[in-house]
Amino acid sequence: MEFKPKIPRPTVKRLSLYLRELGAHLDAERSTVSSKQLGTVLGLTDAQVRKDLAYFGQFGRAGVGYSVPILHAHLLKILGLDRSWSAALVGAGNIGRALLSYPSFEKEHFRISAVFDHDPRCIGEEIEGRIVHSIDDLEQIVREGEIRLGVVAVPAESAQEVAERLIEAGVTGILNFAPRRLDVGNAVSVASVDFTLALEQLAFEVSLGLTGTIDEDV
Amino acid sequence: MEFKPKIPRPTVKRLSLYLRELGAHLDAERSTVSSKQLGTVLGLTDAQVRKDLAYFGQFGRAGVGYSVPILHAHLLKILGLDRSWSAALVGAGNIGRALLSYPSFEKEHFRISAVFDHDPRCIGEEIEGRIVHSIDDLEQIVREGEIRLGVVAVPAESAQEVAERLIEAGVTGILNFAPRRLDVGNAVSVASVDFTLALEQLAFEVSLGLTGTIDEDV
DNA sequence: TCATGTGAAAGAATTCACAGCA
DNA sequence: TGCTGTGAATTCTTTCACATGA
Repeated sequence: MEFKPKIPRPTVKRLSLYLRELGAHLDAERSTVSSKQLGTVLGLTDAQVRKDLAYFGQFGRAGVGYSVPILHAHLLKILGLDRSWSAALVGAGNIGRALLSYPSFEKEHFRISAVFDHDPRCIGEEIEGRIVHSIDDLEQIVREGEIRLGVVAVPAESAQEVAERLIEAGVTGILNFAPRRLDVGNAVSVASVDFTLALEQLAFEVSLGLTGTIDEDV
Repeated sequence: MEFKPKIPRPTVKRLSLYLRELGAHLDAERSTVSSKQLGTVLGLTDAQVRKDLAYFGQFGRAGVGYSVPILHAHLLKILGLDRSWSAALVGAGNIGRALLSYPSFEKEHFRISAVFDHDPRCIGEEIEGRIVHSIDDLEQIVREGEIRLGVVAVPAESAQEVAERLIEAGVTGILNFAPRRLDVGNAVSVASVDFTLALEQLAFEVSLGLTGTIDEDV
């Protein structure tokens, strides 16, 4: 059994940032990087970087820093990205289509392996190499494909129902683009992407005339 | 001069949620709502809701709750949504197009009033009623239109440069869809929407087998 | 000297719990 | 009784500062 020192939510979010930055260092063939360097480019303190990484082990060498390839590999492992994830996309509207052609998906170990929509006009259509299936076939295809992630890109009104069907079919993680909270059991994780929320944060800050960077609330 | 009791970042994010929920109550013509009710539907405690609202004044009535229309109007004001915001969209790719047809934008007091792209193939094209301008005209159009918000929907490589040009043209708030940090002066606010970050959070949670809801950290 | 890892301290945010009002 | 507003207590995060190692 593994030791699980419960990781702070903010730390997990930063791990993705570290991974991304490490990727750039890897491409540039730099061999080591310090917490100071990582912190500077990401807008964090060096102590923060060290503390975050230390939750998962001792990856660094005093006086030297962290080995870029080693830390990169560790982060991939920690984030569960040392495998490929299949996802089912529900909703072939504009957001769905944008996701299908979003370049970093494939690169980042995610693959949308099935697309569903409710509108007969787009069922059967081919988008970016995938056929759009009827939502009636959701349960069967998700279950047979053993798909574990679902992407909800439907209007707010149908989001909860779609989430329930995905979960029923075996999905344990949902990426939600609908502007509402999904009520799911506690065996399922939800990450939400909400444009309007982000815009409103911006409106608040700008009208206050205050400053700073807001981070998208995953 | 107004008293500014510096609002916690998480509180501001929840204000948008309250506003959205209040909107639903308004449509349903309910006259009052309690912190308990708001909390339940949004997955928060009642104390949290009260504390958040109390930063801005005393809107409720003991024993009764909050007046839906009054609280709704206050939240609009607080978030700076009692006016209409013009935004300049840079990048007419898939994400840009999805935004242009995203229904809640107009509804939520935001208007994309100019679209720019760098690719000659789509300059001059009309999308959802807006002509795509050459990015060469960015400064002039943004400045003349007195546009205060910018939406960066270009690849990561060009995001920083686009941000700088928007700021130079007078923008003070940027909604960033590129997967990288934008380095801006402290007179400018940035809110980021990062799909891959959200997906990675999900991968982490699902592979840990743990549970819970992640909020898109704006 | 440079940089990690980590206890201790400080700072934020949340939750508790209750006085007070309708 | 039902519900707000708010100090106090608690819990969660970040920052500090330093011992240790290369």
